[in-house]
Amino acid sequence: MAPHKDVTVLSIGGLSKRTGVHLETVRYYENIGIMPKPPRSAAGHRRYDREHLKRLTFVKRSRELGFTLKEVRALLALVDGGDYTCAEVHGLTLKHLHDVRDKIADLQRLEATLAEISDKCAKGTIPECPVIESLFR
Amino acid sequence: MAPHKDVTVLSIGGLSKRTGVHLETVRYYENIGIMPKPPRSAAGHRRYDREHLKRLTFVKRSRELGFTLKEVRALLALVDGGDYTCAEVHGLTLKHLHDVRDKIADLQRLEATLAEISDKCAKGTIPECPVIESLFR
DNA sequence: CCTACAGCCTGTAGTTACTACAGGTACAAG
DNA sequence: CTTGTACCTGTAGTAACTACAGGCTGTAGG
Repeated sequence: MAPHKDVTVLSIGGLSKRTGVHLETVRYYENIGIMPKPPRSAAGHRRYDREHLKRLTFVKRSRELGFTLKEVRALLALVDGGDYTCAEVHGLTLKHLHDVRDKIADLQRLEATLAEISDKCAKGTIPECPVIESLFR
Repeated sequence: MAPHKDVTVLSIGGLSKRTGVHLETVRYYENIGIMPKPPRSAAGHRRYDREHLKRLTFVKRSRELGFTLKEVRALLALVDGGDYTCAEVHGLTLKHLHDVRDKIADLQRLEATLAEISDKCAKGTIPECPVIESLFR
């Protein structure tokens, strides 16, 4: 049989496509130490394997869930150490959940205020605008 | 009667205290053209008046309501022009309200996912953590 | 009048999490 | 062999500030 392309080896473009992470971002993650420096081809091109794919997927999913890179680092440290306890991970998640809930509450207060201000508006053409008035107070 | 301190003239520190805006931020707003360059004392210190106070209050309130500086600029342009219509202001407010509602919806989806993931956790000490598992997918 | 010390000045760098070049090399297909 | 795409490094830009560094000023106490 003829040798065929090794699907376990990915270029940065391939990795980017599979994870949906911009390739500039992949390099960025490497620079700041979130992704490891991968081996290079003779020409200096980055060569990724399944472990990289797994790790980047993890990072992406965490970011989508709103974890900051600092928090992602903490999660990765636990994973990398291999000695994490479920309780530790659960703690980080709960803290984050709490932050998200706080932010939602903030935004809902904002929403109420904006809706209220906006409702006062007669939608007319007079320059005496209740919205502007509210902003000056 | 003896002359007394003119309360309508404020130092940058006074303006900062009255508005609750950091004085570095006041200077920043001046640099980027959101606040005008105020007159200076003989020694080169900034001298603010009631108009400045009013404007900075407007900016602060707008920022608190989550308007971006770009949006604040647009609002200020309308105010400065003096020829704004209530409809224009109303439009900007509604657009912003819409953005806020979108963000709330996003965060609520996030909240649900995080709560779900977090609930799966047995809070034990086993390394096989359902949270981590979820993040790898 | 002198000395602290708070307050002000400018200008630059750091923060977060990327994104977007500029300027150049490498590789694969037609 | 040429053309086009993918890759390389390194730097600058984005939002909205915040935090210095290094130096002058204004004022209140002694």
